[in-house]
Amino acid sequence: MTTAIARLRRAIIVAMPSAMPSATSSELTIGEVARRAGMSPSAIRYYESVGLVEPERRSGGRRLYGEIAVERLALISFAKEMGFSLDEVRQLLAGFPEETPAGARWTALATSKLAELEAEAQRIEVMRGALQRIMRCRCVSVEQCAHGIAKSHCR
Amino acid sequence: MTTAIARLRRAIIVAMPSAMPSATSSELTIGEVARRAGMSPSAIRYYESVGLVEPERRSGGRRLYGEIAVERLALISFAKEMGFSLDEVRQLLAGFPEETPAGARWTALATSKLAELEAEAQRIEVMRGALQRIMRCRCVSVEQCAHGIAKSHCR
DNA sequence: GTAGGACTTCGAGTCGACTTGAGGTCAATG
DNA sequence: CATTGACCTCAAGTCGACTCGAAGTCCTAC
Repeated sequence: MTTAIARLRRAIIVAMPSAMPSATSSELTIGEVARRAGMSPSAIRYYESVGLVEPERRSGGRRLYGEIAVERLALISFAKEMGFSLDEVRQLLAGFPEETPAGARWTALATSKLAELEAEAQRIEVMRGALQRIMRCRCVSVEQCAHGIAKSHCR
Repeated sequence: MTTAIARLRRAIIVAMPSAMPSATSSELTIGEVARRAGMSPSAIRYYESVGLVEPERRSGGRRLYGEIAVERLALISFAKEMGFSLDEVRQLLAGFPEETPAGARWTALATSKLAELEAEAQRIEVMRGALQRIMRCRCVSVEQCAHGIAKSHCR
């Protein structure tokens, strides 16, 4: 994940005492960040309210973000695509000892998520089977069918 | 679905002018019906409020049900197990011309439900793949990982 | 200096399928 | 006749992830 050079660059940025507030490359408004991350400003404010992101600083009440916020939001939507809840994303971000590598965090969360998906997939298979069976129902009325279901699950 | 004899028996019951209110086999309280159908009384009241079931009659305010209600409730939970919403169950029960046979009703609803399940199953496969890939992440920090994801979806 | 647009906060609304709670009623039993 | 337990109605709460609306603030451009 990320080249050695990118990692180095990142380490430098992280190491910066987050100083030089106005000079730090680009400062983005919430609207701009939202556009880049492909979500709405209100969603970002919501994520902030549940402790997932924070603006770097504020100016006249307005939130101002750096690139890091955009990346974190990308992480959040990526995690959501994989089926993680915001609670689980918070786990990922802040639920481990500081030094825990990302891979270990992902593994911990993904393992139980994979189990959930497996269960869900099985449930889908069961539903599929039941749907295909019920389509061959020969009852003349739903009441009759209900009777059959009550007695023997309609076969 | 249901033997010819059962069908006949059913036809006779259905044909009964729903008279003889107290003599009609068993009259069940909501608690009794709930127990038999494996759901809570409040759920049954809720189903009534959305037009899915009705008591045969009332006595001193109390709802009294017949066997048919138990069967209808069994139908409802069966449909729910197959992934149908209460709205779809209502479709099944009342969204077709009276004479539409049960099989045709099920087929109409199940067809689109199967498509939904197919889509859901595919989504699960995608998620599974992504989860397995992210578990092999080598980033030392989540910030680094976020950077990778933002740039290239972390590989 | 004023219009417009993007931002701010806060509370409430949304969806589905119920559950929970308050306050009251009914029937059977001791 | 009092208690108990099951029932009644109606409104509100639950869960998650937001969105929406109102009322107000801030910056930029003309």
